[in-house]
Amino acid sequence: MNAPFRRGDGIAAWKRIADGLEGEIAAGRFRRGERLPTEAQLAAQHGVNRHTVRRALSALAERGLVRATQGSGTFVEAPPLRYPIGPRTRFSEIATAAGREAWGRLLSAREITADPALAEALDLPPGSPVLELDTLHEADGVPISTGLTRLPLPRFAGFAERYAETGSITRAYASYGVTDYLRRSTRITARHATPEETEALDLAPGRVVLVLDSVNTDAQGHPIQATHSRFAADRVELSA
Amino acid sequence: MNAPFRRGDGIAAWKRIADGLEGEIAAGRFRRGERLPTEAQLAAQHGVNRHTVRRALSALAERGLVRATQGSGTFVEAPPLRYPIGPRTRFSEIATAAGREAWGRLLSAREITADPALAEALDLPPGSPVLELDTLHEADGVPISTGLTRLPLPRFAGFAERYAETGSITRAYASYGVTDYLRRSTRITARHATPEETEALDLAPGRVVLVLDSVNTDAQGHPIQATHSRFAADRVELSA
DNA sequence: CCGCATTTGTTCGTATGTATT
DNA sequence: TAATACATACGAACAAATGCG
Repeated sequence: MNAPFRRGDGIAAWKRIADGLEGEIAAGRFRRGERLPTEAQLAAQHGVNRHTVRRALSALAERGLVRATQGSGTFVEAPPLRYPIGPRTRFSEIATAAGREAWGRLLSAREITADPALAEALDLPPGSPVLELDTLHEADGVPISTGLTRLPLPRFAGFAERYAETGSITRAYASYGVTDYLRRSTRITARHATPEETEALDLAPGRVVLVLDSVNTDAQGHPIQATHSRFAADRVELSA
Repeated sequence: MNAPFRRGDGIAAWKRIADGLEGEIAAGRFRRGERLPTEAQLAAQHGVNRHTVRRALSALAERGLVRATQGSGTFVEAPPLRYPIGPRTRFSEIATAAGREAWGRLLSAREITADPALAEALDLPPGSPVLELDTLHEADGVPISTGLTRLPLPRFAGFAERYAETGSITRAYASYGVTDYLRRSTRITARHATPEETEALDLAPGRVVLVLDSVNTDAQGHPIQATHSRFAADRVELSA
């Protein structure tokens, strides 16, 4: 089928195989969720060793195009490009983006114990109980960001329920008497999306997320939340 | 030195080696730019095959912690450098505060005519002459960002020469009587590096850049520059 | 400038572990 | 339980880039 591999011809065999598979996926030859031929089959087809096929598949897996499942097979992950490139959603305030606005959907909530870094951020003793909320934020039906919001627990017990009721972090805080809050710090980084983030934000494979870590305090300067927000970088534009 | 590897003991050998190396890097056992032991040496140290070491190193390289160069070795990449941004921050001040040597290097300069977007940003009529500077910023010899700085031209004629002389945008502005400037706007996005940026910033292929577009004004509120900065995302951490 | 040793990159072959079907 | 399919690991060989004498 393919020209036999010859060693040292400029382009690595695994790279050619990876490019070929990517092209076939892009061309619709394999659809989302479909199982690729087994490593052994691909190796035979291309006349290479199974290791070479694995190198190619791992390159695709790294970018989120496929996912290998032990014992089962290697499956196409690439979702259709549901969200065409458009104007980016603009956030006028980083603090807004970091979680003090009234938008967002609560995915799950759990009680955890603060690791040293989180404890320091929230001015708590290490090991203190903390409420952790998973949230998803959308604009016009398009996922924009996922948030991990952590609140000191004795103080904000039941926050998840009030958030779910009011649908607003601001109103939920108000029910605890917190009517104003200040940003203590914001750190901004960027990196590739993890598989979980790719899933949650419905991203195309290999995309970039903007990461905001911020700590907000009440008017008295006591930390009331530490948030870890990840934005789909090609859908947003932060304004400082 | 290390406990001998035993197959099938729960955690893959390559993962343990990767975690160990990551810990050593984090602990400062290896410094930025330092060469790691060769693959053969690491294999011998851990009592594993060279492939197993390569698997570990590739996991670290994927995350930008190390970079392998054929024929040369595997080197530790720069740890994140905090880079605060705020209403009045300049590169040299920040880097000085961080205890790092800062300097911008002028790569090239040219005169262009402002497109509508740029003209609006600088409060100029479209088609106005604008001076465009390509700059590279480093800390401790490591490229941190590349900048595209555009200045309104009748006002700042000869800026490139003064910048080259002083090595500082701040001092160059001072020579035009601009001793203070304010940030009018900052937009933050992130994406994959272009080949040009990969080259300029000496990045490994496929890395991410943080993009800052900002407009600065003088004390009277007149725009004095519109900059388009691209930071190596895994070498910086912006603080707002 | 050449040649050589060093070091990483690619590929094959083989064996075995482990999860899924 | 057995067959299938991916995961991990070892060993060998050669290719390609770097750096030094």
